[in-house]
Amino acid sequence: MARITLQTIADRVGVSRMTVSNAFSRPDQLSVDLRGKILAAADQLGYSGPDPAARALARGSTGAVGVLLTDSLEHAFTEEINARLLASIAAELGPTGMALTLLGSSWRDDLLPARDVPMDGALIYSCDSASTSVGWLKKRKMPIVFIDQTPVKGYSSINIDDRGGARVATQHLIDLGHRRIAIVTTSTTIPSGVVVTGSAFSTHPVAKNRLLGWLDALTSAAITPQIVNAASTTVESGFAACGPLLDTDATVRPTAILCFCDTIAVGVVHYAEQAGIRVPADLSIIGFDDTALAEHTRPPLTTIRQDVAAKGRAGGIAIISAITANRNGQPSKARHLVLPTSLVVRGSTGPAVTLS
Amino acid sequence: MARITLQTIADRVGVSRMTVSNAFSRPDQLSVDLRGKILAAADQLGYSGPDPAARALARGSTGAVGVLLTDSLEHAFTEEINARLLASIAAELGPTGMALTLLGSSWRDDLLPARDVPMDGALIYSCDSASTSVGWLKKRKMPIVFIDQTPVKGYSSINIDDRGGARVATQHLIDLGHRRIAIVTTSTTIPSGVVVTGSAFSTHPVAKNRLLGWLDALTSAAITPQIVNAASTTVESGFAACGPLLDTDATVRPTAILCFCDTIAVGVVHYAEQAGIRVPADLSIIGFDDTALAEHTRPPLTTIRQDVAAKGRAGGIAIISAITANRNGQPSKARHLVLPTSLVVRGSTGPAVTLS
DNA sequence: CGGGGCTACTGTATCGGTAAGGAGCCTCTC
DNA sequence: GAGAGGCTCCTTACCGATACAGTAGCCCCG
Repeated sequence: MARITLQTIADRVGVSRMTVSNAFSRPDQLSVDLRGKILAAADQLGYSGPDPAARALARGSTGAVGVLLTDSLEHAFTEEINARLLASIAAELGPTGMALTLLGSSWRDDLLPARDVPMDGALIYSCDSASTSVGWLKKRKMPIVFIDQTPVKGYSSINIDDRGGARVATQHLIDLGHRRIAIVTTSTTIPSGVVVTGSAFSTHPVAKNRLLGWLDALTSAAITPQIVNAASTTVESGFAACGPLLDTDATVRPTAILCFCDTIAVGVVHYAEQAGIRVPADLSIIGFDDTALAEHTRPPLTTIRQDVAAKGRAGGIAIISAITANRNGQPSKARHLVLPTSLVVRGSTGPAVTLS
Repeated sequence: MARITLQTIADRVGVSRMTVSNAFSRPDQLSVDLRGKILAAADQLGYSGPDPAARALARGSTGAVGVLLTDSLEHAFTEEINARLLASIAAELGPTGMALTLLGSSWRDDLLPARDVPMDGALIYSCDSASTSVGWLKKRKMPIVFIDQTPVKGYSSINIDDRGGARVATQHLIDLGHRRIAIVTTSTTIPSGVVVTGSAFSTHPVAKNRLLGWLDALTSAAITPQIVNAASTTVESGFAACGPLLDTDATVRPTAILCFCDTIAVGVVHYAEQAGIRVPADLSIIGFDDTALAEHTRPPLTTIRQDVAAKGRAGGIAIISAITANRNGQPSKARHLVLPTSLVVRGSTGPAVTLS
């Protein structure tokens, strides 16, 4: 049985194919009677509705919005921050009836989602701006919104005030009297676990800006931090990374540690715990992001809050408006949004008690 | 500036359009030299690669797999069970380079994802089988795999042994000496909060099978349960729903409660706590699913474990093989998989102590 | 009775590619 | 030196729809 197309139905009813198309897509273009007859015939023939691929080609829109993610797709669901972001993007997209397509960066059988999957626009979230996928997406000249990435001219972007937040976190520690302050961050430029005194910049804007923020406040206070690199943003790598910092004499050991994110901070808390270092009496620890974890850790984590939901919402709104504008011919103007961050003081930070 | 297509490049280089197409899609079909020239010209003209929509139409495949979800997309991320399932589906899809498209059921501006978004196949997860979206998906004659749904002839399906698990949970309580056993489930057929003595079937297979399983064991033991309905599967609705059961005299009150899922169970635990009912001394509570929550609740929840990751993996494998088969012409044979469940005894259940 | 303005439908030209088979030419083999 | 066979590249024929610009018939009006 050959495939059923508009033409099949047109022949059956004895009208032109265009009229059948209109019956489905623009009901106001034909009489109710005829439309009824056409729909009935279609139904009877088992027609599955206008073919989405063909329609996408002819109309130039597919009804799907892509989200490009760093690495493997599963992290979209397993990491709280990502999940929360995507949830609020999804919530924003919901009412428009658009689907959300998760784009990985895998590459197999010459199938690269960012290049090969049809979509109307894309959000690029926390990706390497120099990656192949980002390159293709830009080449495709589709509406794009960057989230947590260095803003690119001509495209809207949503960021949070990472630098300011990091500054405030650091100032909090300084105000508590801390002078020996260390940093556990994550980056690609220095090997995991190495203690560096001085700065080490990551290519990733979030890591870079947080580091800049920490250093802003530290250098103002004439403090030179020790910096170690965690292999990833997991509790385990936080645990593993801070060893070199904490396995030292109490007279030298940092009295406070700034962490790239809450998960790493929790790892540091665990490490301190098993090393017999009391938090916050002996060691203050401060996280970043304010995930659910922060609140439930013992002691609850002092951290920098970012409004992930707002970020997602803003991203959703931005991409929708960009797509709409694009559809109507005119280029939407790029807007660069930076959302505020704020200090949340809980139980993991306290006054510095320096042994003399 | 007009859009750049294969033809633009073909004219520029002085070859046929087909040759340009081959340069991109089938490199073995032309000489290396010519291919180099074509690619260079394409690059110079700013060609963005073969248009995905056009390619999808011509080739009949898009590189995206859809997942149809019950209600709003955001629950895909916010509910742990869903997130875990999708994560493992995503992990399975990752290596194939296919994108994962989340399909909502929203309907706006005549845009219905299940009908209008191009994709190569779809997973249908925990949806109402009678819904419009499921209908369209089936009509489209694409490969489909059902997860947590009543198996449909001709399509592969993945389920867990809900009924068996529920039976085991119930037997556990009976073995502990409980006789006054109640159920907090969720369903669409009875109003929220009403206590029913007898059975009330939901249309949703999961809810239906769990209920059947509970009743299997209860009726064998000649126990008639009280059943209440929670409005949704949240802690709050679990809390709200069990009131009518627990605000009764200790001589009549159930000594054990079977819950539809862990979140509801946690709500019941909370309610008991604030009502001064000790768990498990006065009341045994048993959940379902074994989410992270179960382990961290105080007391930790006895529950029925299901292997969500395995479910996702199986779903991923099934849809990939169905798509591959479909692409190669032959219909894949439908397989129906039922994954086992198992009892995890923790601290929320204990021996029945009936006041006499 | 001629023409403006509707409504209802049709014809033609794309949309941007891919598949499959064919033709020209060069090399190899006996 | 002629046929076989392999490279390359081209021709033809879709894939399944939509956009836009008609055209025909009808009603209404002066």
